Amino acid sequence: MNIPKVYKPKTIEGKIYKLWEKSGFLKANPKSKKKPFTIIMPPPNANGVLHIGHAVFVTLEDIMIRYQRMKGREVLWLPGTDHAGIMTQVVYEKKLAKQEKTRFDLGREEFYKQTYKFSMENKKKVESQLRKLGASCDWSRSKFTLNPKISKAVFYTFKKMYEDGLIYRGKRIINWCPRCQTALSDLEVDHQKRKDPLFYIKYGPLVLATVRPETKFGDTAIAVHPDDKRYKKYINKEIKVKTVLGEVKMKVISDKNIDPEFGTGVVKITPAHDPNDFEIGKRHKLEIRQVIGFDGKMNKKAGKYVGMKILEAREKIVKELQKMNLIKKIDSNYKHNVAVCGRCKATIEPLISEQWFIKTKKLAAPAIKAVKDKKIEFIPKYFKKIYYHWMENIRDWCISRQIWWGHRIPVWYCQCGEKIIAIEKPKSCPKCKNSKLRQDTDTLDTWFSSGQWPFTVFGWPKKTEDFKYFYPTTVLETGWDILFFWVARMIMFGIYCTKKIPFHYVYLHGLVRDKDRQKMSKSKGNVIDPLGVIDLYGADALRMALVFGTSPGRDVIISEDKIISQRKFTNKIWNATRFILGQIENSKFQNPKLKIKTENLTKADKKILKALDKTVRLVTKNLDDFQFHEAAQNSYHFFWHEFCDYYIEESKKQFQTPDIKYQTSNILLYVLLASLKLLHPFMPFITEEIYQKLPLENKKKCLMVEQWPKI
RNA sequence: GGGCAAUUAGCUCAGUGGUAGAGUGUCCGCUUCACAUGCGGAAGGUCGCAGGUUCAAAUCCUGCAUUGCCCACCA
Repeated sequence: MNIPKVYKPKTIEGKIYKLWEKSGFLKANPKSKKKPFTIIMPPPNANGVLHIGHAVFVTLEDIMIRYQRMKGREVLWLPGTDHAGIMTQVVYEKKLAKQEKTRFDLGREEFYKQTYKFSMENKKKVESQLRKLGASCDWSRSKFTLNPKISKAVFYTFKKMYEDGLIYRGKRIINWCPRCQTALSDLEVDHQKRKDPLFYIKYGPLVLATVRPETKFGDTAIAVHPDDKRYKKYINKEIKVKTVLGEVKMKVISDKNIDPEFGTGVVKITPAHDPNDFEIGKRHKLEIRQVIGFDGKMNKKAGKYVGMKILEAREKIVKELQKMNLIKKIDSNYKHNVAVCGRCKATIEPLISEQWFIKTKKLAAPAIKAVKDKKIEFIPKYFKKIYYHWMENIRDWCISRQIWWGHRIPVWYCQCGEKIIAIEKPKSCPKCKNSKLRQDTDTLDTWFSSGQWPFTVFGWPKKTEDFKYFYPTTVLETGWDILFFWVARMIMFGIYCTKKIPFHYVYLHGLVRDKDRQKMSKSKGNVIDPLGVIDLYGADALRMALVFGTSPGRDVIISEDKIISQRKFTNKIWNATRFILGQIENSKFQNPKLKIKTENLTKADKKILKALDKTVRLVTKNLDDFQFHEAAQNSYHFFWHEFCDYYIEESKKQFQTPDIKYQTSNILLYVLLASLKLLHPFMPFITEEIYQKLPLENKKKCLMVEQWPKI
């Protein structure tokens, strides 16, 4: 047999993947009598290429899937892609911008059509890349979050929640991104530490501190703490305030939310432009006066400052106030947190707007209970505490977005004032029979549909065969950074929609970082491209490097060196095989296990068989406990140091004695086969390729469906 | 302000009650017929600090220090 000296993954990986795909073993069978093991893949965004973070989840999930398949479970790993609302819209708009077009040139329908086509093309690309990583998922069930069937299920939920009083429409202060031109949920907002000047401005007889003098035209009261002795005499009185637009009268109110220690203990209340002030305004029934528009510019109410951008207006107003001697002092070292758009980092403008919201408290209660009752387990456990902390303080969720790409809100309005919530467009208004209905222009937050992914993929609300057999799913594996965005929402939706938890285990992995613990980013130039790495060193080396020395929940440290060291391991496996096959070339073996006798074993024979037993136990236990890094190291150590360094070397001596030649070959092959099985979940390509070469009788079509070694 | 976690070999990290581990790096020696993407050997840690529980603590408890992250409406 002529096997090359160096393992070349490139020549075999594509071929092996085709073998798996053609074998039909990737396809799950809901009629199976076996116990199901289901993972729904976190759908990658259908707007770009896979990055190293995707390689992490593919590796971890594929390890579980391949292990359970070999253990005899009916496995389903269901792939899909996400339409990724705002993100994809931004990506496609950038594409249009290159042709000097905007989405408005195309119109809503055409824009949607083109973005859909774009997403479908990307879906294909993403899926071919997942294959390169070795993902043994069921392509026949692949889904897309914006598929019309999925949409119907999403609308069904919307309607049900509306009818149950869990969804409402209201005018609230929301996070507005002036650049993305949409409302955002609280989760989509980041906070940046920033240094801004704090202006001490004279308001009649009082002085107050603010970083946003430009919102002063929206002030509808001045507030102090009720017990603040300095200002007691002003409470509930009106004071005259000189401003850049003339003199106004303003009421001084008291509210216990005012911190007397901050600034002068006096605050201007601008209910239209500050969430805190909005709440105070509600309590005191203050007028809401909006002075900044959705374009992030001053509006008519700002008088001569109309049309100016916020910072420009601020500068001009400050100058004018200084001229009028209304600024007492400026603290230029003031540090505070500023809300920015999680995606584009533009400063968030809190604005009053009519949006759709979900009442979350009622959904959160059973979701908390499910975890407390251990129906859902987190790996690692400490994420439970983080989950509780967030869930117990959950606030209402703004689900409407002012974008075109996504599930359009299934609500129609009639001139008569009737609001119709329906899964499909109604023919006419049930009240006045008017057929001219106008659909809500907003779309749903992408997480509203992702949150229902574990069951919408099975055709829910229909109780399909797949739904009945595969749901609830077994493990949900994803990065901890989307614990609130996604995992928490899936648990809430799952219980609400299906009355069942969506999964039993939540395994969370960390962020991928480089050798110096730096985040990977294009600007830092430290990005590791998984496809480039596969091209150079093979998918097995990449996968092994990603699990080696990485425990659950912790960041994944990866470097080219680490991948190279695992490529060396693939070569080691390859050459050990080369040696073994050379020794047994002329013999035909039965399933080797049957041939191993317990008598007449040499010391080395006994030692390696014992070590193998121990390794099988360890690897199995660690895989059962989600300790993939441990399992990987157990197999690695056994194969390299116990099998290669020790037993293969001993076997060379044993081959000098004719009596034990046959037995020695047999043990070599037996241990090799067992090792391939143990390593297969981690390094599927090379192990499968070697399996295909082994001279075994009763060989299965693929190592992928071989039986896991028995303890 | 509240919370979560980390601190172990030069570096990156495992280990979580019973004589300190891996990968990588360093040093020395090997063109030994599977593999130089290799083989053999060596050096290197009072497991952040201080208490406590225990026959026994890197491991459990308490406090402290340092670092990282998350949540939160301080103008």
